[in-house]
Amino acid sequence: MPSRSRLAAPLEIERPGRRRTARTAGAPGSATEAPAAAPIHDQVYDTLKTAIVTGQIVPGRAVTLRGLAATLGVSPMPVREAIRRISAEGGLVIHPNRRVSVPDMTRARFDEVVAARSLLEPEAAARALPHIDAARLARIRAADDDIERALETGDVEDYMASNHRFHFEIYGAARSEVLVPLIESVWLRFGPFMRLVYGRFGTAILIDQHERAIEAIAARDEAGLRAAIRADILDGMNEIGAASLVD
Amino acid sequence: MPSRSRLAAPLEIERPGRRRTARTAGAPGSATEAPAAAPIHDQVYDTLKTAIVTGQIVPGRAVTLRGLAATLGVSPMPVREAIRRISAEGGLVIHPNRRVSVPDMTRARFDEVVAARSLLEPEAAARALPHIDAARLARIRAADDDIERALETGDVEDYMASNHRFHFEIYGAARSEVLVPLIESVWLRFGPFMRLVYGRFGTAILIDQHERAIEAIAARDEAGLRAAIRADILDGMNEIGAASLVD
DNA sequence: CCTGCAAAAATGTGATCACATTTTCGGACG
DNA sequence: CGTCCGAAAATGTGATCACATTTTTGCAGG
Repeated sequence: MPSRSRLAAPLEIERPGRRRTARTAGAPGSATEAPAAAPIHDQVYDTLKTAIVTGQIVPGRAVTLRGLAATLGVSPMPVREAIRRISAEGGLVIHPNRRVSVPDMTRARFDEVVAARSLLEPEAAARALPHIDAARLARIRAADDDIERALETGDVEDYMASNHRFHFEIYGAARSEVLVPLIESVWLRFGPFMRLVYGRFGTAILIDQHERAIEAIAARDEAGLRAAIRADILDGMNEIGAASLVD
Repeated sequence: MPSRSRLAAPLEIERPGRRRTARTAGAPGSATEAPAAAPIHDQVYDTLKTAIVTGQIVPGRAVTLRGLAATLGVSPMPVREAIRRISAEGGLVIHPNRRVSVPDMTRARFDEVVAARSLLEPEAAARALPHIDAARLARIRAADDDIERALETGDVEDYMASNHRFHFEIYGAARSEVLVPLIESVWLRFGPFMRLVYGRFGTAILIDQHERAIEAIAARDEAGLRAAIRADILDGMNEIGAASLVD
């Protein structure tokens, strides 16, 4: 085990040509599809969130403003906003010392995560089902294939990314503005923990329950999809929780 | 000229003594019970969140950094952090113009809110039930009494505050770190809308379903509590939605 | 070898400034 | 009287500085 390693990955931020310059010409119609250069704090947010969800940041290890800013090559300001945002989503905790870190998992919190997932995700899947077209189903299958491959090779990081893609490719079929953000928030909370567990025990304990879900989607079987998602969550999570959480 | 950014309420921020001066003398003793002065951005967060949840800010009306800062008597900086935080929780939306406002309700979003509430809140109540002691039950009853009184007088603001207190006094019995924050996020999303509806139709359409919940708590009847909470949500929300949302 | 403890470094917070964009306003033109 | 357009005001974003507090370090004394 890598003893208390720092960031597992470089954690770099994409900063393509500043692009702040823009249109002065007042071309009226021309349907100005504003490229709307993403603010730096948004990019930091994305980078940091990905790092958390894929378990690149060790729970408990402090995340410092200036440290992150230096790593990403930006000023502390956008980092501050990104951290505040992710904290609100549950991906980081701010201790009474005002120190920031990825929260570590407890038995109680794990139970709540399982409960929230098994409540929200089948519902989101059921609501998304009518909006899953052929192209999306193909992407879902592709994600599942990636999962299978990652399970064979034992690539934890790849597995987690593909698993995330599989689930949210389903839930995102209907433009959800409430359920999916809530689910995203839950994933943000258990992502680091999953990574930790997989790193310790390997992905061998995982059973791929996704085939049932894919079949249910193809058959437009809402109840079947609900059951498949629920089974996937409960199987995976309970096995993980039992294997690693003592209380 | 405060004619423009006029908020329904003063929206003042509590700023007790906390002057920047403070301890220059190194006098270590004096038992400094670190009150851990709350950061300004936290106070702004509380103030703003309350304002949103009680419907003091009109959906669609832009919330500006400098405007809020001036109203609260602070610099734009802590306001920025508070806004970022509340946006992450769904209480504000940041438009592509980067303008910030309270999101207005749509039929689709309302359906999702109802779904999320009826999934999460009965579960949170059931989990909290074993931890509800006599003192808390008394507070719950008191909140219900306040609701009754508010319904009689037609005081919308009081009703909303008491209703919020009633629900979260229940859910908060067990220190929940996942479900309750999620529920809070959902309330943040429909609070302004409720206020709007009540303001238009009055609180007459409300039926108090809380008596069932209180009885179930007293009887330690988990299934009964789940059903009561669910009925409360569905009755109230569906009536409101039917009365005001056309699509 | 450990324990205090003061100095030094680091951290979060808040304010202010600069700047590009967006919005608003006022007047000229059709 | 309505429509456009340019100037002026306002807004969000990012950087930098100041400061109180926390954490770490270094070194003395037991």
